[in-house]
Amino acid sequence: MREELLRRINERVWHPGDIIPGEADLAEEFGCARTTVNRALRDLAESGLVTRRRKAGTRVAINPPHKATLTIPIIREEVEGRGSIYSQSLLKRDKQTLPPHLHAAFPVSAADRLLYTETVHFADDRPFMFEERYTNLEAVPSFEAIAFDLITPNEWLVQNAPYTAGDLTFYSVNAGQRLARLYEALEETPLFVMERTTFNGDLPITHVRMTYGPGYRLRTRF
Amino acid sequence: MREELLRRINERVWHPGDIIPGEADLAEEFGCARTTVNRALRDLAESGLVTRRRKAGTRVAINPPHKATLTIPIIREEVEGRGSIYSQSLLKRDKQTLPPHLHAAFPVSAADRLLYTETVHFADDRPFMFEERYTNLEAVPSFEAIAFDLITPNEWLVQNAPYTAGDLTFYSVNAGQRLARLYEALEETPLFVMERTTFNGDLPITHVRMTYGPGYRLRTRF
DNA sequence: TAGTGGTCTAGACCACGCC
DNA sequence: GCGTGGTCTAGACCACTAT
Repeated sequence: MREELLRRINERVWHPGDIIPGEADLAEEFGCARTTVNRALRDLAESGLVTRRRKAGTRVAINPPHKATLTIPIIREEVEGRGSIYSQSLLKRDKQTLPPHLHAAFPVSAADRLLYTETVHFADDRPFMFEERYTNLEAVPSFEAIAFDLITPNEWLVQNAPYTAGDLTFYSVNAGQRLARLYEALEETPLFVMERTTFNGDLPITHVRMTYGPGYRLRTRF
Repeated sequence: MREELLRRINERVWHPGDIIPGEADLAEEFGCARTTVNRALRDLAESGLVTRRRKAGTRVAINPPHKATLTIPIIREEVEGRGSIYSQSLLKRDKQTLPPHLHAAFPVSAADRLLYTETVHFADDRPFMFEERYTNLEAVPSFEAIAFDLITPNEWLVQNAPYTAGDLTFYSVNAGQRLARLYEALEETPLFVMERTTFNGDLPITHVRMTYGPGYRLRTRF
């Protein structure tokens, strides 16, 4: 059913931009229940191949957007998934105010108490990723009392601080003095950065910048 | 219904790792049909909050993976979405064999004919992205006859070469001599790279490396 | 083998939004 | 207004897999 619909789209039986028959018609044609057609079309809409509007009907997408689902792994699992031994080291931990350049990305009020943590993550004792994190203690009070020798800030938060929304940004930086030393690389080495901010409703939970070691690639299939 | 299930997960009525009641039980408790429960739980599973296995039941995910849906825009739309004027320039177009370093990423047989295209994409006449593309003419014969003055290789392919699967990679590079000149930046400038390979079944369609200008950030919400 | 989720049917009511 | 998709019900059979 869903496969036949897919075939008609891919083999251009229905062209991009075309309106396709309504659910009731398709159900009759395929000799199945409308619920089944609805499910199939809803799935196709979710993957972006068709767009649906009440009363206007279902259309084959003109530019099927390249949608890809990124699964951001827990660092430990990412490292262990490569067959390496994971370890981590907490470099710094103190209360700080939010640096001005993060005001837009992490909208905590000035009065909020923030815990800043700096962690290096290792794969087989070689630095793999450098993490700088601001966590909103107003949102997660018990975070302050956690010792991060057994569990990482990331894992603790994932398991204890539910979020409802978030924001991901990827970009590129030079290593700079400090990270060059950490990764034993040149200061000009290009590094891959992922920034994540999570919210519970409107409440900012945590903002983290993860700067990966030289040569890191983020991959996904679609 | 789905919201109540979400609440129980977020507010730790059900803890991570817990097994939650079966669909039949929940349907009875909520006084609704099992289909409805199934739909809600299926959605939660898709977003990664619960994991489901036949006979084993449904469990609250221990480490709810950060899943994010990346929508890779058409370049023209990305540029115009920023309020800039889009233009492009085809720098190069010839038949080439696949460079060795791409053999793994783009598995065409040596005999296959490839068209190589090099395009610069501009926003308000300033270089925005540099695109290097290998396209498998065995898979898309008519690609060879297209003039890319009105439509970009990317847009033509999206509209005319259906794909069923693909592969996305993100990483970071230094500009190097050539791109430094293009972007009027230093050679050490870190640039953001996105590589995409698409397939129709097992048939490789196209491989493209997109190197964005300095300061580019890829963003998504979840 | 038995219990669980996966999927289907046939029918219904409703909300949205073109016309 | 009315046609469309969105969602629900009550019931059924099936596929997988833990035990």
